[in-house]
Amino acid sequence: MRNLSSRNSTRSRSTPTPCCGKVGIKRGPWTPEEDEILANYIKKDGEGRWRTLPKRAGLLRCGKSCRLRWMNYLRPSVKRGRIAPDEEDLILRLHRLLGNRWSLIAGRIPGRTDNEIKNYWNTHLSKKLISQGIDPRTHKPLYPSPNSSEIAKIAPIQNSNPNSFPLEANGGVYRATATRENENFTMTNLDQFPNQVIDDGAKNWPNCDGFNKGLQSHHEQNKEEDYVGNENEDAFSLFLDSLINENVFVYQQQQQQQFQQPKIIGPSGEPMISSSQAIHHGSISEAEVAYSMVAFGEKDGALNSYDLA
DNA sequence: AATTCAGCCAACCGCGGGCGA
DNA sequence: ATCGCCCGCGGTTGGCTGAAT
Repeated sequence: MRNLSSRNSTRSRSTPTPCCGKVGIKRGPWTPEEDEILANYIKKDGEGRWRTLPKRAGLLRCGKSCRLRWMNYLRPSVKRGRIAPDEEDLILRLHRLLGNRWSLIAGRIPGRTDNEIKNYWNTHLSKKLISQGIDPRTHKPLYPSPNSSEIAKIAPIQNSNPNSFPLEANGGVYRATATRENENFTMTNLDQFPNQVIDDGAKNWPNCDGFNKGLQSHHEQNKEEDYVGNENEDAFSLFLDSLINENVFVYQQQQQQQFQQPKIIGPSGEPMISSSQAIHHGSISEAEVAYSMVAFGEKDGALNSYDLA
């Protein structure tokens, strides 16, 4: 890995920004000396309070720049070197599930940063998929056969789980039909999210922030070595692992006992289950759970009342 | 040897959410 | 309820490097 810190060029942008445009704030590649100062300071005082860190550490950098340098380069846990084939496979699977949620994807690949994965995707994987005739955004064929697009408008998406309910074709747009009756809301009423395609890449999903934040929480907590996961985080972690491994069966087995004996009763007396349990039951597919989590900011393991009919 | 070009990737940027005052 | 600060995210930029011409 070449050391870009040794670059002696500097960037110049015409429009200063609030944090990095101040006079006297250094920009561009980091020097080994700056790296040492930053690393030593964080070793001593820990991460966080990025805004004031440069002043405290004696660096002529903005807080953002310090954070980025630490997160992407200086952190001891950052793994350098080429992306291994198994890591590449993992990135592909996670991207198929999560879309351009680089921080989420990075959270599942030890030692890799979101920036590194993003760069690797843009420079390698997207091109690789395109060369294979696959749309890197949707993971679907770039040039489907003439008939297939018409069929797709009519036929529901085929879920991996044969018991899963079909997604509705509504004007060519597939919509999940999971219900959350305990919140007087059904996902079929998606007027607030028009023209959303279920598996059209998470990038285009509406109201993604809840999803981001919920999963971000998982991501952040996983960084802590002494983190003791709660049930929701464990369930979501297992859920993702099962998708990653394309072995939902293992995950389902782990959930089976809990599902067979629902212990939580909702406000209307209905049994409440987690999204993953709904997957197991067959009343909802993985894609639908992902959509549900996006639409409601739900982490898997949160208890909901899915339509078990 | 000089130049051009494409690949790579660290760093920058704008934006939005969380949170406390 | 509102505002401002801080942080983290995804998208983008642009300079270095090495291969090709």
